[in-house]
Amino acid sequence: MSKNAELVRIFVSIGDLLDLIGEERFKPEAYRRAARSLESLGEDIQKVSDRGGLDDIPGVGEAIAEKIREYLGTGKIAYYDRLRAQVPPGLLTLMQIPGVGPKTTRRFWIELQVEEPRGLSQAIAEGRLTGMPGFGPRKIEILTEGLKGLGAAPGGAGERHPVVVAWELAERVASDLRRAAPVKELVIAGSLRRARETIGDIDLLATSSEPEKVFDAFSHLDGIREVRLRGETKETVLFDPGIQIDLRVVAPESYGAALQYFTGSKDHNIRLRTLARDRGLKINEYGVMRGDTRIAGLTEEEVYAALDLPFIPAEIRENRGEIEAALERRVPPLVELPQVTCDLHLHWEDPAKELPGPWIDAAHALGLRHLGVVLPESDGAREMARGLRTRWREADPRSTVGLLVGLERPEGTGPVLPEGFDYLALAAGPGDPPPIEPPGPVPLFVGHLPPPGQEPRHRWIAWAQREKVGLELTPDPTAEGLDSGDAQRVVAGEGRLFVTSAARRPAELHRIELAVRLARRGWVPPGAVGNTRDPGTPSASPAARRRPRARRGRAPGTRRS
DNA sequence: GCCGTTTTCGGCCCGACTGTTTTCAGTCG
Repeated sequence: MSKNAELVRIFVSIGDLLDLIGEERFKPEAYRRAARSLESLGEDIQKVSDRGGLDDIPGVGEAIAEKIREYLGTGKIAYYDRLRAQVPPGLLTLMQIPGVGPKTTRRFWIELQVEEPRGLSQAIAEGRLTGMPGFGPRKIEILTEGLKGLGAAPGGAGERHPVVVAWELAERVASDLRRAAPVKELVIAGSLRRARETIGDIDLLATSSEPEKVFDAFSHLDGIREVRLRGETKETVLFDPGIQIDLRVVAPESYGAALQYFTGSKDHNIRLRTLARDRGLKINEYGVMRGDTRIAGLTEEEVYAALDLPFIPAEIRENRGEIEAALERRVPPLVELPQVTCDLHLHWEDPAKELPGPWIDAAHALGLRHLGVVLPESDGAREMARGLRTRWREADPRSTVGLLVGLERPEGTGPVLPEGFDYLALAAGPGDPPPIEPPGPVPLFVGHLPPPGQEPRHRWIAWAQREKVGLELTPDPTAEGLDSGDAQRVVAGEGRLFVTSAARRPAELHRIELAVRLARRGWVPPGAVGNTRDPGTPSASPAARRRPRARRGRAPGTRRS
């Protein structure tokens, strides 16, 4: 586990422990807020500490910064150890039961001397909960069920899913529900709209004048495993394969306020509501209120405008400086899908059999003018590239979508482009980057980066930045490209990146939209994205493409100082 | 414990849902 993740775990634990010993509620919340901040930090906490940046992290003040430094220096936090010594560890497990929070757990501990799950089971069996104020038959039933589910619960709370999995499920469910229910708007909200790299649960927002009918339809969609909760404005269900979806339905006039609220993040909203209150306003999911008068709520733009703020793109709403930037009118323009002209990372599983037609159609639908198929280096790769071009011309005689063929070379072979290919796709690896010069204007990107938090990853990213080699940003987790935090640093260092779908089938080409959202999450402007320009422009002349200059005076494999 | 476009002290977002209650506490997001 990375140091960031370990600190998140510790601060969440400290929050729980403080709740259990009965500390006033704002202190535990402060530790949780700090944990949330670290979770979305996107940079190695050691690096932040080394450059003296801990104080800049929202929710980290003097005391918590000192505890972070203590952890980085010694691997321990004495305060945390002292708290743990005061509280039986089994109580933290009890608090994981759905519907059981700190207050309830504390009552088990103080009133029943129960310190762990087995003790609670026993207390229930002996009837010791019966007659306790607040514990009716239904509550005891829920506790019994919750105790059973305490072990490894697949699909349970806390499990996170890769954003691409959640996004494709959400799109499918949304499209099913649009057909099945009387909804006016139906959109994805929550952390999925913010394009977090991993998703806990999916939030959908609908507007309708007949919420009952919407919930009825939602309850009967394909793929539903269980309806967990249903009220007048929201319903929570568990979908296959174990992803929870929350659907909220509001009246059309509240669409903007509700979308703003349900998109989050929590800390962004708290900042916004605090700002509102300072100005004599109140924000909730139904609108912006001045006294009893609703002054905004139809659109998100209206909500921000009511606070004298420009619109803040969903992907950067993390309370990581976006509100300050908005107050000072310096939120940069972020890259948008229509600006992207090509996708340079397609896998064509079986070029001998598969037809180009569906790829061309998918490219049209997304407004892409070029598609780049990446072939792994092999003896037959050049022949395969030639065959691809011929069949592409036959399928698209008017050349509405251009075909580019890239060659993927394994780590360490260096960016020398053989005849018959348009660009190189260089795979990174556990070792060091190649000590050679990239071939001029030829697009080139690096996938398969070493895992986050490991030093070789930083070396590859630094190398690419220095050499102006484009780095790949894709939602496909198997491609091991940049994440949005990397992207933000790459752009800050004036590096360049490429958004790609890494699609294996035409139906996956739309993942480039998700790649764009991830880039936006990293505050990436259009100018920093290599494939917002057309690669077929004369700047990449055939000569430049075929004859990269090799760097002299250094043998392959030599390290750069 | 954090934080400041009234503040270095005195506040700390806001509402839905549930179970157990005759008006609310706890939990959750």
